[in-house]
Amino acid sequence: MERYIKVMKALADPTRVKILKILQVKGLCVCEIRSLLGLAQPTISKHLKLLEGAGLVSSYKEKMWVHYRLTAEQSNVYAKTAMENLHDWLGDDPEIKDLQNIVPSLERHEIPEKSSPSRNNQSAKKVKTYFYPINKLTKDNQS
Amino acid sequence: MERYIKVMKALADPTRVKILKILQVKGLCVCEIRSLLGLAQPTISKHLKLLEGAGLVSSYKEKMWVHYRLTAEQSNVYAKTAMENLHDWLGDDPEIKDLQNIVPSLERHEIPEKSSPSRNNQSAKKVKTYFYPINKLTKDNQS
DNA sequence: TGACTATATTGCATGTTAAGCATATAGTTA
DNA sequence: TAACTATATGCTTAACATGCAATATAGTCA
Repeated sequence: MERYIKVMKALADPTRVKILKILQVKGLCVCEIRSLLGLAQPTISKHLKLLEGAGLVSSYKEKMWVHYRLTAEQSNVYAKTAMENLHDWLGDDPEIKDLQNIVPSLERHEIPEKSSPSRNNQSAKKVKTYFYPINKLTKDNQS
Repeated sequence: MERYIKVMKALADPTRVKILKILQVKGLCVCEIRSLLGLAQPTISKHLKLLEGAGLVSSYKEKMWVHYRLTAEQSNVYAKTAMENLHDWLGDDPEIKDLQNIVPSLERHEIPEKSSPSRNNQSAKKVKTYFYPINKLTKDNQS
Protein backbone atom coordinates (compact mmCIF):
# COMPACT_ATOMS: atom_id res chain seq x y z
CA MET A 1 0.00 0.00 0.00
CA GLU A 2 2.72 2.43 0.97
CA ARG A 3 4.47 2.05 -2.35
CA TYR A 4 1.22 2.57 -4.20
CA ILE A 5 0.43 5.73 -2.23
CA LYS A 6 3.86 7.14 -2.87
CA VAL A 7 3.49 6.76 -6.62
CA MET A 8 -0.02 8.16 -6.70
CA LYS A 9 0.89 11.17 -4.59
CA ALA A 10 3.84 11.84 -6.84
CA LEU A 11 1.49 11.82 -9.81
CA ALA A 12 -1.17 14.00 -8.18
CA ASP A 13 0.63 17.32 -8.38
CA PRO A 14 0.47 19.58 -11.47
CA THR A 15 4.09 20.69 -11.28
CA ARG A 16 5.33 17.11 -11.10
CA VAL A 17 3.10 16.05 -13.96
CA LYS A 18 4.54 18.86 -16.05
CA ILE A 19 8.04 17.69 -15.21
CA LEU A 20 7.21 14.13 -16.22
CA LYS A 21 5.57 15.22 -19.46
CA ILE A 22 8.61 17.34 -20.28
CA LEU A 23 10.95 14.45 -19.57
CA GLN A 24 8.95 12.35 -22.01
CA VAL A 25 10.47 14.47 -24.73
CA LYS A 26 13.99 14.07 -23.45
CA GLY A 27 16.08 13.97 -20.31
CA LEU A 28 17.02 17.36 -18.92
CA CYS A 29 19.13 18.92 -16.20
CA VAL A 30 17.63 20.77 -13.26
CA CYS A 31 18.36 24.20 -14.63
CA GLU A 32 16.59 23.44 -17.88
CA ILE A 33 13.50 22.24 -16.08
CA ARG A 34 13.64 25.27 -13.86
CA SER A 35 13.88 27.53 -16.84
CA LEU A 36 10.91 25.85 -18.52
CA LEU A 37 8.60 25.91 -15.53
CA GLY A 38 9.62 29.28 -14.14
CA LEU A 39 9.78 28.04 -10.56
CA ALA A 40 12.59 28.49 -8.04
CA GLN A 41 15.46 26.05 -8.40
CA PRO A 42 15.03 24.50 -4.92
CA THR A 43 11.38 23.88 -5.72
CA ILE A 44 12.33 21.92 -8.83
CA SER A 45 15.04 20.02 -6.99
CA LYS A 46 12.58 18.99 -4.34
CA HIS A 47 10.00 17.77 -6.84
CA LEU A 48 12.66 15.81 -8.68
CA LYS A 49 13.84 14.19 -5.50
CA LEU A 50 10.29 13.20 -4.70
CA LEU A 51 9.76 11.79 -8.18
CA GLU A 52 12.97 9.85 -7.84
CA GLY A 53 11.86 8.54 -4.47
CA ALA A 54 8.71 7.23 -6.10
CA GLY A 55 10.81 5.54 -8.76
CA LEU A 56 9.45 7.63 -11.61
CA VAL A 57 12.67 9.35 -12.62
CA SER A 58 16.38 8.57 -12.41
CA SER A 59 19.36 10.88 -12.30
CA TYR A 60 23.00 10.82 -13.23
CA LYS A 61 25.75 13.39 -13.10
CA GLU A 62 27.54 14.77 -16.09
CA LYS A 63 30.19 17.33 -15.24
CA MET A 64 28.44 20.11 -13.41
CA TRP A 65 24.92 19.03 -14.23
CA VAL A 66 22.57 16.49 -12.82
CA HIS A 67 20.45 14.97 -15.54
CA TYR A 68 17.03 13.62 -14.86
CA ARG A 69 15.11 11.27 -17.12
CA LEU A 70 12.18 8.93 -16.85
CA THR A 71 13.17 5.66 -15.23
CA ALA A 72 13.75 3.25 -18.10
CA GLU A 73 13.36 -0.20 -16.64
CA GLN A 74 10.54 -0.05 -14.18
CA SER A 75 10.37 -2.76 -11.58
CA ASN A 76 7.69 -0.93 -9.61
CA VAL A 77 4.39 -2.07 -11.09
CA TYR A 78 2.51 1.05 -10.03
CA ALA A 79 5.11 3.38 -11.47
CA LYS A 80 5.36 1.34 -14.64
CA THR A 81 1.66 1.22 -15.37
CA ALA A 82 0.96 4.79 -14.35
CA MET A 83 3.76 6.12 -16.53
CA GLU A 84 2.48 4.15 -19.50
CA ASN A 85 -0.89 5.76 -18.99
CA LEU A 86 0.55 9.21 -18.50
CA HIS A 87 2.29 8.83 -21.81
CA ASP A 88 -1.09 8.81 -23.52
CA TRP A 89 -2.58 11.52 -21.35
CA LEU A 90 -2.48 15.31 -21.33
CA GLY A 91 -0.67 15.54 -24.65
CA ASP A 92 -3.37 17.93 -25.80
CA ASP A 93 -3.32 20.06 -22.67
CA PRO A 94 -2.35 23.54 -23.93
CA GLU A 95 0.26 24.20 -21.27
CA ILE A 96 1.81 20.73 -21.58
CA LYS A 97 1.88 21.03 -25.34
CA ASP A 98 3.63 24.39 -25.17
CA LEU A 99 6.23 23.07 -22.76
CA GLN A 100 6.91 19.99 -24.81
CA ASN A 101 7.32 22.09 -27.93
CA ILE A 102 10.02 24.18 -26.32
CA VAL A 103 12.09 21.22 -25.12
CA PRO A 104 13.85 20.30 -28.38
CA SER A 105 15.20 23.81 -28.82
CA LEU A 106 16.49 24.11 -25.27
CA GLU A 107 20.14 24.93 -25.01
CA ARG A 108 21.57 24.55 -21.55
CA HIS A 109 24.11 27.31 -22.06
CA GLU A 110 21.56 29.84 -23.17
CA ILE A 111 19.26 29.68 -20.21
CA PRO A 112 18.30 33.28 -19.55
CA GLU A 113 18.31 33.45 -15.76
CA LYS A 114 20.86 32.41 -13.20
CA SER A 115 20.06 29.23 -11.38
CA SER A 116 20.19 30.89 -7.99
CA PRO A 117 17.12 33.09 -7.91
CA SER A 118 18.22 34.68 -4.65
CA ARG A 119 20.81 36.70 -6.54
CA ASN A 120 18.75 38.17 -9.28
CA ASN A 121 15.16 37.24 -9.21
CA GLN A 122 13.99 40.75 -9.87
CA SER A 123 13.50 39.99 -13.51
CA ALA A 124 12.54 36.36 -13.07
CA LYS A 125 9.37 35.47 -14.83
CA LYS A 126 6.87 34.82 -12.10
CA VAL A 127 4.43 32.22 -13.28
CA LYS A 128 1.32 31.97 -11.19
CA THR A 129 0.89 28.38 -10.17
CA TYR A 130 -2.53 26.89 -10.57
CA PHE A 131 -3.93 25.04 -7.60
CA TYR A 132 -6.30 22.17 -7.91
CA PRO A 133 -7.69 21.73 -4.41
CA ILE A 134 -9.11 18.29 -3.95
CA ASN A 135 -12.07 19.56 -2.00
CA LYS A 136 -13.70 21.56 -4.72
CA LEU A 137 -16.30 18.95 -5.14
CA THR A 138 -17.90 19.78 -8.44
CA LYS A 139 -19.28 16.62 -9.95
CA ASP A 140 -17.05 16.01 -12.87
CA ASN A 141 -17.54 12.76 -14.66
CA GLN A 142 -16.75 13.68 -18.23
CA SER A 143 -13.55 12.70 -19.87
CA MET B 1 -5.30 18.76 -16.35
CA GLU B 2 -7.71 19.65 -13.58
CA ARG B 3 -9.76 16.53 -14.19
CA TYR B 4 -6.64 14.39 -14.16
CA ILE B 5 -5.44 15.91 -10.88
CA LYS B 6 -8.81 15.38 -9.26
CA VAL B 7 -8.77 11.68 -10.10
CA MET B 8 -5.18 11.16 -9.02
CA LYS B 9 -5.69 12.97 -5.72
CA ALA B 10 -8.76 10.90 -5.07
CA LEU B 11 -6.67 7.78 -5.60
CA ALA B 12 -3.75 8.95 -3.47
CA ASP B 13 -5.32 8.50 -0.05
CA PRO B 14 -5.25 5.15 1.80
CA THR B 15 -8.76 5.48 3.21
CA ARG B 16 -10.24 6.18 -0.20
CA VAL B 17 -8.35 3.31 -1.76
CA LYS B 18 -9.76 1.01 0.91
CA ILE B 19 -13.25 2.25 0.13
CA LEU B 20 -12.76 1.61 -3.58
CA LYS B 21 -11.32 -1.85 -3.00
CA ILE B 22 -14.27 -2.68 -0.74
CA LEU B 23 -16.73 -1.45 -3.32
CA GLN B 24 -15.11 -3.76 -5.85
CA VAL B 25 -16.69 -6.60 -3.93
CA LYS B 26 -20.13 -5.01 -3.90
CA GLY B 27 -21.94 -1.73 -3.48
CA LEU B 28 -22.50 -0.69 0.10
CA CYS B 29 -24.27 1.96 2.11
CA VAL B 30 -22.39 4.57 4.16
CA CYS B 31 -22.99 2.85 7.46
CA GLU B 32 -21.56 -0.42 6.21
CA ILE B 33 -18.41 1.28 4.98
CA ARG B 34 -18.15 3.16 8.24
CA SER B 35 -18.47 -0.06 10.18
CA LEU B 36 -15.81 -1.76 8.09
CA LEU B 37 -13.25 1.00 8.28
CA GLY B 38 -13.90 2.06 11.87
CA LEU B 39 -13.88 5.76 11.04
CA ALA B 40 -16.40 8.42 11.99
CA GLN B 41 -19.45 8.64 9.75
CA PRO B 42 -18.76 12.23 8.61
CA THR B 43 -15.27 11.18 7.60
CA ILE B 44 -16.66 8.43 5.40
CA SER B 45 -19.29 10.73 3.94
CA LYS B 46 -16.66 13.26 3.00
CA HIS B 47 -14.45 10.69 1.30
CA LEU B 48 -17.41 9.33 -0.62
CA LYS B 49 -18.40 12.76 -1.78
CA LEU B 50 -14.88 13.39 -2.97
CA LEU B 51 -14.76 10.05 -4.80
CA GLU B 52 -18.08 10.87 -6.40
CA GLY B 53 -16.75 14.28 -7.42
CA ALA B 54 -13.87 12.56 -9.15
CA GLY B 55 -16.31 10.30 -10.96
CA LEU B 56 -15.06 7.13 -9.31
CA VAL B 57 -18.22 6.17 -7.46
CA SER B 58 -21.94 6.75 -7.92
CA SER B 59 -24.73 6.81 -5.38
CA TYR B 60 -28.43 6.15 -5.25
CA LYS B 61 -30.98 6.18 -2.50
CA GLU B 62 -32.90 3.16 -1.35
CA LYS B 63 -35.30 3.89 1.47
CA MET B 64 -33.25 5.23 4.31
CA TRP B 65 -29.87 4.31 2.87
CA VAL B 66 -27.57 5.87 0.36
CA HIS B 67 -25.80 3.19 -1.62
CA TYR B 68 -22.44 3.78 -3.14
CA ARG B 69 -20.90 1.67 -5.87
CA LEU B 70 -18.12 1.99 -8.39
CA THR B 71 -19.21 4.06 -11.37
CA ALA B 72 -20.21 1.55 -14.01
CA GLU B 73 -19.98 3.37 -17.31
CA GLN B 74 -16.93 5.59 -17.11
CA SER B 75 -16.77 8.47 -19.53
CA ASN B 76 -13.79 9.97 -17.72
CA VAL B 77 -10.72 8.38 -19.27
CA TYR B 78 -8.51 8.92 -16.23
CA ALA B 79 -11.06 7.40 -13.88
CA LYS B 80 -11.75 4.53 -16.23
CA THR B 81 -8.12 3.54 -16.71
CA ALA B 82 -7.08 4.09 -13.13
CA MET B 83 -9.93 1.99 -11.82
CA GLU B 84 -9.06 -0.82 -14.20
CA ASN B 85 -5.54 -0.74 -12.83
CA LEU B 86 -6.68 -0.56 -9.25
CA HIS B 87 -8.73 -3.67 -9.83
CA ASP B 88 -5.50 -5.62 -10.34
CA TRP B 89 -3.64 -3.91 -7.53
CA LEU B 90 -3.46 -4.33 -3.75
CA GLY B 91 -5.53 -7.49 -3.77
CA ASP B 92 -2.80 -9.12 -1.73
CA ASP B 93 -2.42 -6.27 0.74
CA PRO B 94 -3.24 -7.85 4.12
CA GLU B 95 -5.57 -5.10 5.27
CA ILE B 96 -7.37 -4.88 1.94
CA LYS B 97 -7.74 -8.63 1.81
CA ASP B 98 -9.25 -8.72 5.29
CA LEU B 99 -11.70 -5.99 4.47
CA GLN B 100 -12.77 -7.60 1.23
CA ASN B 101 -13.29 -10.91 3.00
CA ILE B 102 -15.70 -9.36 5.47
CA VAL B 103 -17.85 -7.64 2.84
CA PRO B 104 -19.95 -10.63 1.69
CA SER B 105 -21.06 -11.42 5.23
CA LEU B 106 -22.02 -7.83 6.04
CA GLU B 107 -25.58 -7.40 7.24
CA ARG B 108 -26.72 -3.84 7.36
CA HIS B 109 -29.09 -4.46 10.23
CA GLU B 110 -26.48 -6.05 12.42
CA ILE B 111 -23.97 -3.26 12.38
CA PRO B 112 -22.66 -3.08 15.93
CA GLU B 113 -22.39 0.66 16.48
CA LYS B 114 -24.81 3.48 15.93
CA SER B 115 -24.09 5.62 12.92
CA SER B 116 -23.86 8.81 14.98
CA PRO B 117 -20.66 8.40 16.94
CA SER B 118 -21.43 11.51 18.96
CA ARG B 119 -24.05 9.60 20.94
CA ASN B 120 -22.11 6.55 21.97
CA ASN B 121 -18.58 6.46 20.78
CA GLN B 122 -17.23 5.28 24.10
CA SER B 123 -17.03 1.73 22.82
CA ALA B 124 -16.23 2.59 19.23
CA LYS B 125 -13.30 0.69 17.89
CA LYS B 126 -10.53 3.20 17.33
CA VAL B 127 -8.42 2.15 14.41
CA LYS B 128 -5.11 3.92 14.11
CA THR B 129 -4.84 5.35 10.64
CA TYR B 130 -1.58 4.90 8.83
CA PHE B 131 -0.12 7.97 7.24
CA TYR B 132 2.05 7.86 4.19
CA PRO B 133 3.68 11.28 4.07
CA ILE B 134 4.90 12.00 0.60
CA ASN B 135 8.17 13.45 1.82
CA LYS B 136 9.62 10.34 3.33
CA LEU B 137 11.97 10.04 0.49
CA THR B 138 13.36 6.55 0.79
CA LYS B 139 14.40 5.46 -2.64
CA ASP B 140 11.87 2.83 -3.43
CA ASN B 141 11.88 1.43 -6.89
CA GLN B 142 10.86 -2.14 -6.32
CA SER B 143 7.44 -3.43 -7.13
C1' DT C 1 -46.78 14.30 15.47
C1' DG C 2 -42.65 12.66 17.78
C1' DA C 3 -38.91 9.42 18.27
C1' DC C 4 -35.60 7.22 15.69
C1' DT C 5 -32.17 6.15 11.94
C1' DA C 6 -29.04 7.24 8.09
C1' DT C 7 -26.60 10.61 5.89
C1' DA C 8 -24.77 15.30 5.01
C1' DT C 9 -22.82 19.65 6.53
C1' DT C 10 -20.20 22.72 9.45
C1' DG C 11 -16.53 23.98 12.41
C1' DC C 12 -12.33 23.07 14.38
C1' DA C 13 -7.65 20.83 15.52
C1' DT C 14 -3.80 18.80 13.64
C1' DG C 15 -0.79 17.13 10.18
C1' DT C 16 0.98 17.54 5.43
C1' DT C 17 2.27 19.83 1.27
C1' DA C 18 4.31 23.20 -1.76
C1' DA C 19 6.26 27.36 -2.38
C1' DG C 20 9.86 30.80 -1.48
C1' DC C 21 14.44 32.54 0.44
C1' DA C 22 18.83 31.76 2.47
C1' DT C 23 22.46 28.93 2.60
C1' DA C 24 25.31 24.72 2.09
C1' DT C 25 27.69 21.58 -0.94
C1' DA C 26 30.09 20.12 -4.91
C1' DG C 27 32.18 20.66 -9.14
C1' DT C 28 34.52 23.91 -12.63
C1' DT C 29 37.53 27.29 -14.18
C1' DA C 30 40.66 31.19 -14.00
C1' DT D 1 43.28 29.38 -4.11
C1' DA D 2 39.24 32.20 -5.28
C1' DA D 3 35.27 33.14 -8.02
C1' DC D 4 31.69 31.05 -10.25
C1' DT D 5 27.95 27.63 -11.52
C1' DA D 6 24.67 23.86 -10.61
C1' DT D 7 22.29 21.47 -7.35
C1' DA D 8 20.68 20.18 -2.61
C1' DT D 9 19.11 21.16 2.08
C1' DG D 10 16.96 23.72 5.96
C1' DC D 11 13.64 26.91 7.47
C1' DT D 12 9.31 29.52 7.24
C1' DT D 13 4.74 30.36 5.72
C1' DA D 14 0.27 29.66 3.57
C1' DA D 15 -2.78 26.52 1.71
C1' DC D 16 -4.73 22.21 1.88
C1' DA D 17 -6.18 17.51 3.72
C1' DT D 18 -7.92 14.48 7.22
C1' DG D 19 -10.05 13.37 11.24
C1' DC D 20 -13.59 14.07 14.96
C1' DA D 21 -17.63 16.30 17.39
C1' DA D 22 -21.71 18.76 16.97
C1' DT D 23 -25.46 19.65 14.38
C1' DA D 24 -28.62 19.82 10.36
C1' DT D 25 -31.42 17.35 7.13
C1' DA D 26 -34.27 13.81 5.46
C1' DG D 27 -36.61 9.65 5.62
C1' DT D 28 -39.13 5.89 8.47
C1' DC D 29 -42.20 4.19 11.73
C1' DA D 30 -45.02 3.94 15.97
